[in-house]
Amino acid sequence: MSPTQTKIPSLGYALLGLLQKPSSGYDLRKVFSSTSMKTYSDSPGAIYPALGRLERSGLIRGAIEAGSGLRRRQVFRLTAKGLSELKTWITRPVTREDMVRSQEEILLRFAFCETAAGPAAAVELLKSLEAALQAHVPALQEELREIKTAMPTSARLAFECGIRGNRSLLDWTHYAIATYEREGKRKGGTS
Amino acid sequence: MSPTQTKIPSLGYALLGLLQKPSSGYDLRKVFSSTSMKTYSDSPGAIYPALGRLERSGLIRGAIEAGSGLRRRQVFRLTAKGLSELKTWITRPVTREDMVRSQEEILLRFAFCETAAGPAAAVELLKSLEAALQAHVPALQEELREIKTAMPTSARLAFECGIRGNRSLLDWTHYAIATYEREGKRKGGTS
DNA sequence: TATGACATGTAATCTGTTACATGATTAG
DNA sequence: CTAATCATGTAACAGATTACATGTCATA
Repeated sequence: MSPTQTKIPSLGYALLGLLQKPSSGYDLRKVFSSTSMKTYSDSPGAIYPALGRLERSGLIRGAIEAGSGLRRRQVFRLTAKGLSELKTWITRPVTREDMVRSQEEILLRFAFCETAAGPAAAVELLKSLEAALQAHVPALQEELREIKTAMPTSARLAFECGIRGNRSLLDWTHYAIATYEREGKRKGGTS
Repeated sequence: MSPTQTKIPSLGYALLGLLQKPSSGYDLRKVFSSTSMKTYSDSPGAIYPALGRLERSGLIRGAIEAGSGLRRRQVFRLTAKGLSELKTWITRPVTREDMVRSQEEILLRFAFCETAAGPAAAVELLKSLEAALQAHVPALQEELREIKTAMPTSARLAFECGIRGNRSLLDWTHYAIATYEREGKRKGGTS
């Protein structure tokens, strides 16, 4: 029924998020190659086809810039549909599946959240992540207790590293929520 | 010259590491689906072809088990070449590239390190990781200072989360190195 | 003997990687 | 004028995902 194509891969969402600020393919490549978002490939063979798919799905629209110079530079913008798709992706609750297989992606969703869905949604997302972690960390500790015997030291330490990472993430959610609360107070209290 | 095929993807190395203990494809799938190694797919369409490639490259060898039952269960084992390839992958120094695009993989290398290359190599790898982090963390902080203005709160917080994660990883390297030192003392001191 | 877990595989499709190709603009 | 950078793309290939297909073994 809805002509929305099957499924958007992680790179597609990363592009949608970045396209909240209109950009060319080349701009996006530079973001991936120069900033910390290096998990994504900056190769043209990945980005241009991905942009083409998003455009065919009606999530973005490209316009050739006929500005000062005559270069064929194409700037893409989110469509209403694209923004809606982005919001849906960002604001869906954090599952434990998400935790295990794509922590990166959760952070990306959060990074984009404020401009795409507002500060309230950002706090919402943080609380969802906090809840997922509060279930996940003890489960990991339990798993460690069960299998630690007959495991080489390095494997056990690697597992512990994962637990520490998740605990550190949990601490961060508290810090982040507190930051938003301070911000809200500053805005709400002094006006 | 050497008929070693082009390049082994991450899944291939994960399989090599697990095959330090001889296992069937089904066993390996269960590891991916039941334990914390869920980053890798447990689908047969990924694992069986990957095992086939490794076998064709001479890194593993499968033998159909003709044990008690008559089931066609094929158990794979590392060959000498496979073990050597695994060791090379594990013990190569940690670069900042590794840090940015595949922290997961570094931990996996470490987890396999002790059985594949011994405790000394494990400490070596930890120190290499420690050095990489000691360069990486300040660089991230610098990057944050440069771009924090004109960044929405959620994006800044997400970036800070990355920094915290790396700091937590650095703390862990110290803990892990200390653990090995204690272990070494216990072995070396009382005999 | 029928059900479910064990065990292995294949085919279609999609995505990403690598490498190449093209052309415009700017700096020396 | 030549090299480097900007900017966009394509083609060949490798790998993963999804869904399907097959057959064995144990047990209720």
